[in-house]
Amino acid sequence: MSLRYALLALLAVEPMTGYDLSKRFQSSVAHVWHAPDSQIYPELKRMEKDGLLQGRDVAWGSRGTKREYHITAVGIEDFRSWMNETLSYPPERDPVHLKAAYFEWAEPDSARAQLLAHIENFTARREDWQEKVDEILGDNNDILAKRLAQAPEEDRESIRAFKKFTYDGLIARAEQEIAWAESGLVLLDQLGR
Amino acid sequence: MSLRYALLALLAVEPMTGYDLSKRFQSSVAHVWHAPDSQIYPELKRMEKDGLLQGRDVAWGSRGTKREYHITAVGIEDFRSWMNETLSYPPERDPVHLKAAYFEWAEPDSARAQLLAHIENFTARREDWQEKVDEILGDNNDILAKRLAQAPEEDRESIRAFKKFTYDGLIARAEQEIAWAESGLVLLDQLGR
DNA sequence: CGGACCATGTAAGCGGTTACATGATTCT
DNA sequence: AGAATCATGTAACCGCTTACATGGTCCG
Repeated sequence: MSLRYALLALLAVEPMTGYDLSKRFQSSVAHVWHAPDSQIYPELKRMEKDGLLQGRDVAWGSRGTKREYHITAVGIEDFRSWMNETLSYPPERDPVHLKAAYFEWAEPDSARAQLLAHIENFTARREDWQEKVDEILGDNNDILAKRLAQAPEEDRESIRAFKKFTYDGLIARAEQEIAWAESGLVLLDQLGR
Repeated sequence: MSLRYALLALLAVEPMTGYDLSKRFQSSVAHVWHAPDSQIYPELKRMEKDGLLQGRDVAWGSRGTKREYHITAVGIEDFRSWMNETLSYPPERDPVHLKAAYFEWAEPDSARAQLLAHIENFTARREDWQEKVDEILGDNNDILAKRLAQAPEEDRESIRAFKKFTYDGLIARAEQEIAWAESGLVLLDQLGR
């Protein structure tokens, strides 16, 4: 269900077509919630059917049309109420740690390669998230700018602060994962593997 | 697919019935990979069909029977080869951070409650994982003891070390999440919300 | 005219969740 | 006799993945 709310968060700022939304999505919310086109388009249709959005066909070139989605009052209310709900935490399911617990079954070189892949993955993400933080601080994020422009003055600081808070958390998590994998590499050496 | 390998990890130690497995599962692997009974039983059947396991009916009481699963050579090989593969990392999808990025939409009290729930969740998990570490260090884990008894002397240190490494990583992650949520509570105060 | 990009999906399949269902055994 | 626990599932559903499909527009 989170996809729905990720989309509402964007459409709360301005109306967009599925394509626009999909592009914006990739460069913003996707850093915390990934979704491919093939999931976005059908979800928009469902959201319209559920009354959260109102779609309207817009001319595109001479013969083409595209559908522009506007958030409705019901959509705003739904989003707000989701934002006030407390999420339930799903049970643990972590393939990386599952494997790590049985590393004695792996070839030492393979275990090393897996830890390096872990480091690589979180290094890339950390950079990604760091870029988002830089965008927030440096004011070069398009959607955020629009959102800030619309918001009452007294909310602007909070809006920025929450985004930074979010990405800082992800960065800290990435750093923790990197440190963990590095300690794993040290451990492999210590064990003479 | 991880469920399959989580089950193989247990069945590599000793043959078990679905019920035994399910109980053991809850008290061991489930701390890194949760699975309910309704998923375990059908998966065992599929694994037998795929030749990873061999099942055999065992008498239980006067009229009942239960099915005991033994890992096959194919099963061992499959597990080993999974252990040597490098996992692909799925794209980010984190509902908690998604919500945090839009916290200005939530009631301050609700945002606080959500951060507290985050802290509560990871506090409980940390305790859980700490217990596992204590079991490993204190030698009061049944399956681990069996696994150690079977393993050649020179592997025993590694087996313990990898398990500790795994749970230490999860504990560190939990602590990071708690610290993050606490900084969120401070932020809410600072913003006067 | 061709290539990049705009625009929007469908279909099959998979792993996991939730709720439900049934009956035997063992213990007190 | 009744409760706890042993034993094993099925069915419906849901969100997501992967692969495939189609056609229009804009620019050089």
